Amino acid sequence: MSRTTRLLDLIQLLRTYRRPVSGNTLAQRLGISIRTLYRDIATLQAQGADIQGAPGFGYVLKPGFLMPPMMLSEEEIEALVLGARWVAARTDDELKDAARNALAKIAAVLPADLRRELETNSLLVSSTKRPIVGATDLAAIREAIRQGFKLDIGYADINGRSTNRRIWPFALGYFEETRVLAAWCELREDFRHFRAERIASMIVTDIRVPQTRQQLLAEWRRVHNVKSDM
Amino acid sequence: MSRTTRLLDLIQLLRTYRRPVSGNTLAQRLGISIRTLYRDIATLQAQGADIQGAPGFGYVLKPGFLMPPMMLSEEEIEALVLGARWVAARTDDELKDAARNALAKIAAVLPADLRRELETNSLLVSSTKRPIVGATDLAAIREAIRQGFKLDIGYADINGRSTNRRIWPFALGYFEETRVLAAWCELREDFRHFRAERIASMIVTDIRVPQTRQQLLAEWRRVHNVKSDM
DNA sequence: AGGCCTGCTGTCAGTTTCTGGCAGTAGGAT
DNA sequence: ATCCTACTGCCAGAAACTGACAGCAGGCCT
Repeated sequence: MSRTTRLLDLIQLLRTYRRPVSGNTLAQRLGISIRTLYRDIATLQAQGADIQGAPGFGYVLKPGFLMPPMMLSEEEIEALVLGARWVAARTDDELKDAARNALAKIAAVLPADLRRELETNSLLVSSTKRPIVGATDLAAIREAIRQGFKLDIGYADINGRSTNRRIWPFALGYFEETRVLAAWCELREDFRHFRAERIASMIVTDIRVPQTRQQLLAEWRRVHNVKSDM
Repeated sequence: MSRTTRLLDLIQLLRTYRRPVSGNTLAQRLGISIRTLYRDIATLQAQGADIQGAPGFGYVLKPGFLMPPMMLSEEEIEALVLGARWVAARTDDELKDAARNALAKIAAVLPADLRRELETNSLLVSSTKRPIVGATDLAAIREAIRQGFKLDIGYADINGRSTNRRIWPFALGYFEETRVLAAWCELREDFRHFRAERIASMIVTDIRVPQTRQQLLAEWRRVHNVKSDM
């Protein structure tokens, strides 16, 4: 096994631990000495991995992923950059920050001529008109989907009447003018789509959705016969 | 100098040559032996670099860039993926392919659990309603901008009258409903914005724009007092 | 304070990988 | 055929890596 492969394996292994893990455990899992493990940790940290460690405590990896060397064409970079610009211009603040950070990281490793191209890129995204989402906290929705928690929402239907719903959210649809939450609705006992601007109130419960997001998504797709891009 | 650094330097060096360059020249530029140069070429090819070489001919690198190891958070990956989905759903075919290829490359290096997350991502982009661009070839526009060639267009104004314009394109704006080309117009001797769906005809000339894209963009921004995201 | 559990760094002998030089093969263009 | 070039295997020497060891240090608990 090459060292490069082993570094990748170490970072993936670290990702599986939710609690601090000792260097000894990691070394045994990888079949290397503790001294080499210390060296590998130092190398990964030098490559930007946010790994915390303290005596008597163990190692914790801040969530992330190490992208190995990858060859991208200039158009692929352009597509990623344009897409990140769109995310930065037209989604919630959390995703906006993530997109900006990703762009900054990419820019930091580009050679000077490509970086200049990036900074003076000819593909611009309009941010003057924002989609209508009301007061809905989209980041909280994304987090609830990711964690698998039910939401309690007050929802105004097309006639303005408000109902309380307990829903199992599993996907967020990005349309030009709005954002649509796809969820299983306990009140209606069926899949429903909720426009963000009509969500009058929302509480993230600590009740777990009984199915995985993937199961809900697959069933919803089967029922709606929709393609993978919605 | 570590080997990793040298591989990066080699690929950047290759990018500066527009014609085939001999292995000997590359080796001398990098201060390594020809034998090591061959090994490095083989390693880069194994990493996905599209480097063509033939006896008596030299090396040519198909345009691209080698991203070095990079640590990305899960949200940064999510932002890039969502953005790439948007590009794939709502831009021209060429960018669409580029976005898809980039996604495929990212997916190929993700560990199984993250790849599954990517494939069942909860953030979906609608592609049911396309922006109105008429018959305009956006990829050709992007290429003309990149290469710095003037365009001859037939343009219908807001009253339906058509005029012929010779323009210096420098940016393409992505709005929800349309695409807007920002260019210097020789007829009006000023900056103008052209909506894609009103471009009745377009010919890419072989006449070079006398200013760089960056100069035009900077001046346009100064005149319009617009921010970097349009 | 001491003990336990842990992370960290330097050193050095042994191991592994890399490099350069050389020899030989091969291809494209003239 | 000649010239210019890419390619691969081999091998001695150089460079990098590994594991074992020693010593230092910190957090927590008794």
